[in-house]
Amino acid sequence: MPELPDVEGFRQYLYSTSLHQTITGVEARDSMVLLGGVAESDLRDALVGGTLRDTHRHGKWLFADVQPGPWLCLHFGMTGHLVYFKHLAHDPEHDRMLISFENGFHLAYDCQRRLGRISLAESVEGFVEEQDLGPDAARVDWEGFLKAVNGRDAMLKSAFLDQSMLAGIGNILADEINFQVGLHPRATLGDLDERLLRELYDAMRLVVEVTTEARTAGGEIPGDWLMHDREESGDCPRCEGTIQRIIVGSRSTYFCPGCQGLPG
DNA sequence: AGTACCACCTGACGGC
DNA sequence: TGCCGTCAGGTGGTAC
Repeated sequence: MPELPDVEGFRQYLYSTSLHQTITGVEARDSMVLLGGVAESDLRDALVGGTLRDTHRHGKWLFADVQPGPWLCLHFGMTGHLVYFKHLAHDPEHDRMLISFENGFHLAYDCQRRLGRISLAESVEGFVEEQDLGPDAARVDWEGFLKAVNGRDAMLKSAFLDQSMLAGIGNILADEINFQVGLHPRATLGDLDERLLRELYDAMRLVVEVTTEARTAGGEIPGDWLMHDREESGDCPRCEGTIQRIIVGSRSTYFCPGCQGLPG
């Protein structure tokens, strides 16, 4: 599930539930989700006795500042999420890591498909660099965007999914951005002049902003956005056309042939 | 550099 | 009912 807006939702959730409480226990129930040689004992050493002081998000990674200690780094794969609860009877089914607090509550990292990852880092900046993440899609400015796409010539769909170019965009948002800007998902960055790049940037910022608002603040997704009709043979919300499903960069891609053309 | 393909996982769904 | 292929908003490695 999680793209940038979902992870931002998890960040706010963690922020509002789990800060400033002494951690009394950590259990990693599944070593598969641990990244980069981190062991359960490392997590325990890093967290137990400390508190979570602050949160940060970069792309699809969520960070919690352990005081004293390193940053806890969480990636949610396709099915991860957080659950804060009191009674163990509410422990979610695919709990891969459980943090327990002095107040008797617990924070579970639940991840059905085990595609998420948990790690530790001395600094967010260092971790972002180590993971080769591009600038965060919700914060990057126009200059930063130009720099990120500079020298690249991938198909738009592939480019947006490349976290080393820009961090946070996933499959659904990539399709939505291309729909909003009216460009075919197989158009390449090299096809675009600066005017179209600017339109692409504006569409990207709009899509990230609106979907994040919808996810975290009860905002609404406009009715004429693709994500409502993102299915094969669906009706295009903006023209009389039919939504098509194709494979681009090995990923399912939905678009409207009527609204989205190749430039030039 | 970019792309295709495979792999890592679990579970839901449709067809036979 | 069971089996099988396909699909799902994640990423990483490898070969061309």
